[in-house]
Amino acid sequence: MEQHPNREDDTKTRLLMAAGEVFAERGYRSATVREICRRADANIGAINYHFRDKEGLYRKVLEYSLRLAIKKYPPDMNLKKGTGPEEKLRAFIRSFLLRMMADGLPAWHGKLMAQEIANPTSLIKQVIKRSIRPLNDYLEKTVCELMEKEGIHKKPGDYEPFVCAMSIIGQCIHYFKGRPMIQALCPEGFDDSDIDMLTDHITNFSIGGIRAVTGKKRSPKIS
Amino acid sequence: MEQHPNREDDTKTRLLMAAGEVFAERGYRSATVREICRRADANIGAINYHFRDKEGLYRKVLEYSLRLAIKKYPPDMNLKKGTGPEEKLRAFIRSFLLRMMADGLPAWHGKLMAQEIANPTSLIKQVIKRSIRPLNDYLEKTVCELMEKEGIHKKPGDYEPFVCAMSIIGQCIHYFKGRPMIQALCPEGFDDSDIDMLTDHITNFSIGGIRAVTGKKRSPKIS
Amino acid sequence: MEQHPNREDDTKTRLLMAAGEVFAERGYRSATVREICRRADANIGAINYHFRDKEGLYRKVLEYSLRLAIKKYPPDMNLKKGTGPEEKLRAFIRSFLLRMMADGLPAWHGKLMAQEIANPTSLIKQVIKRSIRPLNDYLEKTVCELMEKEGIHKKPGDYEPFVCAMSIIGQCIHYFKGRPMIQALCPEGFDDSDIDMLTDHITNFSIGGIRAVTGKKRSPKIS
Amino acid sequence: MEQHPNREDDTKTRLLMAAGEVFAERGYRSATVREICRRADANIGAINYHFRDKEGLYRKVLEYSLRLAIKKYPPDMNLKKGTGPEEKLRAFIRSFLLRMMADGLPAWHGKLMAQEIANPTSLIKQVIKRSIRPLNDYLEKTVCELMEKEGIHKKPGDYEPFVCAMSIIGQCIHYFKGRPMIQALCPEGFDDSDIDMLTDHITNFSIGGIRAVTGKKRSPKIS
DNA sequence: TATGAATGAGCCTTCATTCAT
DNA sequence: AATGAATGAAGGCTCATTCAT
Repeated sequence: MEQHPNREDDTKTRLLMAAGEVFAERGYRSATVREICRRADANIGAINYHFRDKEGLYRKVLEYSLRLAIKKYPPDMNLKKGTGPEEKLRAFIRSFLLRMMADGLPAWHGKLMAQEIANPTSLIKQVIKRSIRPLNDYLEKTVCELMEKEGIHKKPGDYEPFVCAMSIIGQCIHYFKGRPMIQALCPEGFDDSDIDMLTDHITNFSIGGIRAVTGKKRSPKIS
Repeated sequence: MEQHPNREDDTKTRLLMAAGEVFAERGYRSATVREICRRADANIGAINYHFRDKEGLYRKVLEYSLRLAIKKYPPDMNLKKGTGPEEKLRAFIRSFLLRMMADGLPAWHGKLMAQEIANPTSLIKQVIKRSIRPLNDYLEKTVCELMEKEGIHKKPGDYEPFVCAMSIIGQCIHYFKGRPMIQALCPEGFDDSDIDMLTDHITNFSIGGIRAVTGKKRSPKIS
Repeated sequence: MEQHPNREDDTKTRLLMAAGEVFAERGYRSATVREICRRADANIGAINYHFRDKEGLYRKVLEYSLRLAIKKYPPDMNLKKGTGPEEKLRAFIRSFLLRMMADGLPAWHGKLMAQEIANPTSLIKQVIKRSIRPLNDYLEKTVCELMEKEGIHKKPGDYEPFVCAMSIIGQCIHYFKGRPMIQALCPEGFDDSDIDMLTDHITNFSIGGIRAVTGKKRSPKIS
Repeated sequence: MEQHPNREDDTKTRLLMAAGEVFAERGYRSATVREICRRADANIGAINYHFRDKEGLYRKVLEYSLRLAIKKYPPDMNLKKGTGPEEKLRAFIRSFLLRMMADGLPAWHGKLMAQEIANPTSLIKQVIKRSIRPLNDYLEKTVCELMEKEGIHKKPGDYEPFVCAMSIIGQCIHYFKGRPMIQALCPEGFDDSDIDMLTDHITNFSIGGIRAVTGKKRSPKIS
């Protein structure tokens, strides 16, 4: 297997990579197998041979993506034990943004997720189960830790941590999916490739948001 | 009713309404002219006759939508002068969510915007100019007013108000576009049709976020 | 509707006729929509427009065929009341052969049935219900009348009339489906277009067969 | 078993057997080389290697089938000399039905013939020459012997024995090819796997038919 | 003004075949 | 001798668009 590294599975791998690109750019429906084959410099029949059909190819792309993305951008960014929840949140957001915006190779992991979220296919359930739910669980846990510091006891699955997690994820996704809009609104002053600034902003904004939500709950009489 | 009612306008209007529905549900690409004609109970050739082609129809739908949406859901929800920025923000968020989630007729204004943001067409620039930028400007202004209360002077177009506005809009859109994902993650406990709860959450979260961002900027050490 | 007879439904009718021909020659699977469109001098998209898809076209062809065939070649060949069962059998066989072998227009009624019997599609049940079963019922009834004359009381559905009917139908179909074989076996001496001779033979052979089967049943001791 | 068994022949033979099965089940056109290779557990390229192409494989399958079938199901079923024509006919019919319906291995000889008869390929002539004509000649001879007993002198190739043979073969084939139709017409009461009952029926029916045809010719009035 | 039949490019898929190894 | 990846023609189907009436 390993004897001829970039030779034996060449076409299959090229198809996988090209498909990842195209699916990430256009979504499952709008992507065409012809475009994928063109980019992979492969014959149109190769998809049938290696992956049975378009859906089989997409399935493999997702699997590959799910497996690699977690490895490359783990939600905790390989933080050491004992790190505070603020840093964990920052690491999570940075990881989430990197997954979606990275332009390195393969760069389409997060874009695929975002496409699935915006226009779900029949594989959305698997994507949720294997990628989104674990991420969300981790995020909710971190949110709970932040709430804990405010003196509020919540556990993942409760209403407050859930909606806070959604608010955080919503911000991250918006900076990816809304890129054309954002750049049109602010053509000169905003460089969405500056992941660090974005990470800072979303982190600060969200920590403040969590505190506010918690505060409201904790002591409605004071305010 | 009479022998010759305003028949011409009738078909044209019916096409416009049906197209709005379908484009809002499926997006420009996935929408088919046949489906639109079927819902409008109109001839397939009518699109060519009245609107030249699919894009022409879409253009008119957007124009109609842009004109009406501002009237029906003004960003300030017709607040009286002198209302505080918190209430203005709440009204804006509520208005934004209603635009996207309303099921009344015509209910597709906000959905169309969301579709354009998620999958932009060549008309995105016009949409931004005529609908999104005014909304965004209003939102940034409100954010600035909130910052003002924290003792920070910012004006619309500055970095901080801009990213805060994006964070707010991102949350709102996510609750619409991510609906399938949200319901998969939390099948029983979350009812996204409860606009009021959602408005409360996003408002509180965002006010907290704005304050945090402001505080960080003002005096990262003292606070 | 009737104002412009061979104009309004021209393409649709031409498609129907061409499809009838091709389906009759090649069977459902082997027939191609492109060949049908070529013969009908119609565009490839016309099938989608008029009949939705290949199956829809086939369905209409079968319906048309079933409706017309019975009218043109009624099983009893419009015999007058009181005709003896021998003549009814002869008329039935002649009608069956004509349905399959007629070269006039439209000539493919019986060929379609034979194709369905040899290579059934998902519509076989409808074909059986609307065409084959009524024919078979009539044939069994006639067989019973012939048995009655031999002093044996049987009713349609009993084993003996059923297998006799199958033997009769089997002969008829064989002279159609086996035509290439028959002509190869007997290239000079057999003209399968001579329906009359064939009718005579199958009728006589089958009447003798029915008598033999009846006789066997009636008095096994004598023989 | 050994290190290098007759491996070459093995794959070739397995391909031959698998092809026989698939061609018998589906016919030449509908059979796919992939299905054949799958069943033979052979490489897709093996067909090209051993048989040049699909037609070459089919040719070899037919040859093999023709050679074996006569040996396994001789038309006279290995009757001893001097057996009467009735028993010879019964043996022939039983042999013919077994060839088509047998499920043992290799069970596809007769099915292949029936497929060729129903949907002839370019090899039909060879099939007729080497398999069908000998069978038909034997059958016609037997028919002549039966006619002889009625006092009529006919020889194979004459019109009457020929059409009688066709009537007999037509019945047999119909019970194979028409199986779906027959079972649809008589879902509970007919078990076409009961070769003995079927043999009895077709034999009796055909003997009666031959007598009738003979009688008609000899003296239509007296009988 | 309005219709709806007709068009043809383009999509996904299947299949027998080829060829370097 | 045998493999299996790669090819490309052909299949059915969808869709926006056109045009005679």
